[in-house]
Amino acid sequence: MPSPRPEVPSANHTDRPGLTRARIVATAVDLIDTEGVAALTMRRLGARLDVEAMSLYRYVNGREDLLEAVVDALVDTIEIPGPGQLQPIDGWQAFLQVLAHDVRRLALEHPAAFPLIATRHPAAPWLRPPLRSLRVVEAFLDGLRSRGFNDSQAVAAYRSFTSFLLGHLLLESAMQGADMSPAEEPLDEGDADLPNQDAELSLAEYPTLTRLRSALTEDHTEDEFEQALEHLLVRLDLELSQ
Amino acid sequence: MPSPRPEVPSANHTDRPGLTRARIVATAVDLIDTEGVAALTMRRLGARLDVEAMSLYRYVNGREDLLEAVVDALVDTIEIPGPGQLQPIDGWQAFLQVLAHDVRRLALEHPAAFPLIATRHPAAPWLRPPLRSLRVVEAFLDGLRSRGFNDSQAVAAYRSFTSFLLGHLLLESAMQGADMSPAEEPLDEGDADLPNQDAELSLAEYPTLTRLRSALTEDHTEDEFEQALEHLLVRLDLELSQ
DNA sequence: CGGGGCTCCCTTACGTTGTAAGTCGGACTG
DNA sequence: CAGTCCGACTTACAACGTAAGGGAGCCCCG
Repeated sequence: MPSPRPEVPSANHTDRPGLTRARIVATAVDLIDTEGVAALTMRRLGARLDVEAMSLYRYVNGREDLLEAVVDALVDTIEIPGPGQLQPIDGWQAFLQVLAHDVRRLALEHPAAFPLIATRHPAAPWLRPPLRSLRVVEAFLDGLRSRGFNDSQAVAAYRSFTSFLLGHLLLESAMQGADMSPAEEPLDEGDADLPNQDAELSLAEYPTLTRLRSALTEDHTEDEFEQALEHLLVRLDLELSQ
Repeated sequence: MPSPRPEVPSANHTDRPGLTRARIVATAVDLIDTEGVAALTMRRLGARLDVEAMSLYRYVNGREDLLEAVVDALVDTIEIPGPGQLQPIDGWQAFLQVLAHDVRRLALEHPAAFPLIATRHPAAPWLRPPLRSLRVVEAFLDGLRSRGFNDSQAVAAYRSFTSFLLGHLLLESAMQGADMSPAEEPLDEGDADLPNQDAELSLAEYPTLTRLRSALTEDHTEDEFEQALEHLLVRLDLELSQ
């Protein structure tokens, strides 16, 4: 039987750093961040690592597994507020505030990858994006439990919190990488004889929309996030005290 | 120059219904609903329509355009509450309640397609999923305006409402089609000598998780939706009156 | 010291995908 | 009846994911 994977291949005989699952995943994240998910191809990823596509299969169980690993790696960067970040006085509100902002950081640092985190089916049905790792959920529940929540309150908070994060951050990350993803060239006008319905023209039939267009374009995502988070905390507080 | 597309090809000389953009899109929706987005292939879609894949390109500008059309078609099924569905007495709260439930219907009727609605970049940056059509947004804003909202209140409500819907419905639709999507065969155990980390085993290090596992598995999505919606309405009411 | 076995990567190959380009029969228009 | 054009088919190609096997270097054990 094979030994359980040496885990330390010592020094590689060549100059290249040597492939690792971690290195592959990290490069994949980079590729997604810079060129979008569609550009994440086994061959292209191999090229970035100076390696043939097939070599990746020694460390990764196919493309699906790679995407899963990418999601897991990103979710694992979420830091659960420990005693270091929080004053002992601070309660669960501060705990959730800090956590929410760290997940937001994740979403804004990787806007192209966040849809992946949001939509890939987690391993267990009760793992809800974007808090979809055993470690994070355990720490979340423990964090609330140790700050006064009972079991069912903690579970309910997990559900509300994930819904909140998902809705806000998915929209925010979509705005972030709005034009990055298609990566299309300017598309030089083409034939001008067919009047392709431009955004401007089709707006004509929607007076309210035209009037509020500039208001709709304004970006208040940060304020909205803070406000909605604040309201969620208030709401949880209400449910706590009844 | 070509006439601007007859739009009515009259009777087709063959027995087949004849291709139409609408028919293509409808079949694509069906295919996604039954076999998942990954199964939506130009060739497979063509096969369902008894047509070669390339024939679709007369009506559809490639796969991306098809997906866009699918999303648009689904979003267009959203009904904005009109005078028919609402008593004249009912205010904006009833308006939003009815609308929210109709979007929820859409999500639950097409769980496999909802991630598409949620994550594809809308045409305009201020169109937010899942309310991402000019018609729907116009009606939304008008609906609130005619029920007492001023411009900026209506816009703010649009943002809160979309975030709320997106977070809740994406999670709910993911639960809905949890095992439908992969569509994998039972995967007959394979070699038993390597102990692949089962969900059970890896849970060992997470005591809180194991304890709350059954609570986490329970499905309260409907109650949560209603409650969160109720709270959103309360929150909007607060912002209205200040 | 030498050979067997390993780890790690490469090579080749196959089926499937999206789609560019050209073909061609029938039906309508003049 | 000739011309035009619509609407599907045919062919073709590059890029994709991945199955299968090969071979170079290193290590361990005799």
